[in-house]
Amino acid sequence: MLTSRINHSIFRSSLLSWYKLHQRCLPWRTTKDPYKIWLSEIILQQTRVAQGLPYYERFITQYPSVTELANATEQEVLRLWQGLGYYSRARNLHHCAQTIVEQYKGVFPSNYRELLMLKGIGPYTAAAIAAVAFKEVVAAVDGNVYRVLARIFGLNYDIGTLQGRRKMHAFASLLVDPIEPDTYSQAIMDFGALQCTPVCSFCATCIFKNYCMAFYTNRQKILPVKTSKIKKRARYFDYFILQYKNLIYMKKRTKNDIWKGMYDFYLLDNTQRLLLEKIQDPLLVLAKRHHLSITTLEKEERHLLTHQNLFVKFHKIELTSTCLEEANYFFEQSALVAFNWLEIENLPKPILIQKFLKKLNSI
DNA sequence: AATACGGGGTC
DNA sequence: GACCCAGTATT
Repeated sequence: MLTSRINHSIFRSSLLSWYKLHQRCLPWRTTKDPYKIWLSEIILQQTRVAQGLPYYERFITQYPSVTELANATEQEVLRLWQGLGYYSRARNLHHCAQTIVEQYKGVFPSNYRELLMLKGIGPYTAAAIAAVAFKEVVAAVDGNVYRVLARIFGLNYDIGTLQGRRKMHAFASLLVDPIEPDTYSQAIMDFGALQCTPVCSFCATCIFKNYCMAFYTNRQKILPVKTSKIKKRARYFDYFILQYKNLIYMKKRTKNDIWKGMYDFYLLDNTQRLLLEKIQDPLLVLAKRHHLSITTLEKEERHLLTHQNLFVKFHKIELTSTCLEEANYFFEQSALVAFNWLEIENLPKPILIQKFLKKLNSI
């Protein structure tokens, strides 16, 4: 591997100088409160700053300290997280807050090793909190860092593999500034976010232009190396909006599937698009017996996730009072619960459902 | 060692 | 359409 000969201390000092001029002003940067730093790190996992920022503000307003967060219900936390995705982060955030309050008397552990043991805190986040809040000399290695190091130092380790990430991490650890690990970790991430961006457009103005191996060999586009292919599966959803007067039946998703902990409607989930007439289902039997009409709303809609393409149809069924008397067993079996509009607004819902309800309400 | 987990932005 | 984003937990 052809690697850069820029030495470590020059890299550090150049990076820190760059940071002093170009750093982003972010609300979790003006504090050493581990709660705020932790919250920001969880929110920003696989999430852009621009998307996470308003959520951070809302969380800090709603839950100024870990105590308030721990005292909230999981449902409230999920509702505030709604729209941000990867909802296990919110569930783990809440769980972790309760651990901090119950087992650590509300005081965050102050080192990498202990932070790593907490729910939702992995190697990156533990290092980030330890470095930023407690000045521990550890490398917080995220997607930005992989990219910056791979390019400047010409590292072609495959970050799609565990081995490659390990090599990268070992390299990153050697670079951490022993005096200012806090500033350093933020500097290298800002550098990745602002200067050494995925689609590298700013090489012309880069302070490392004369040292960067990727620039020297014109490999900005292929570094970092990442050989991972995600498999996508298709799912065909038929959602049924069961309505009785001003009530709508919804259910909490409890399985280890997408949107765990969030609410949606009665769902038929198939691997291909089936006609409703061909589907055997208790709800459809019930509807037929009571001559309830099923109104299919609009066209099939697609909702794209990282590992799944969802093809979704919404159907509406207006329930009658006679039907309702017979349907109790069905509702129980399906864990369906009736909510009014105000209650629904306060339920955590996948963005697909939230958008649909907004349309339904405006009709 | 792979795979699943969201939603939005960008080219 | 493909890739990426201050990754982690699970299998």
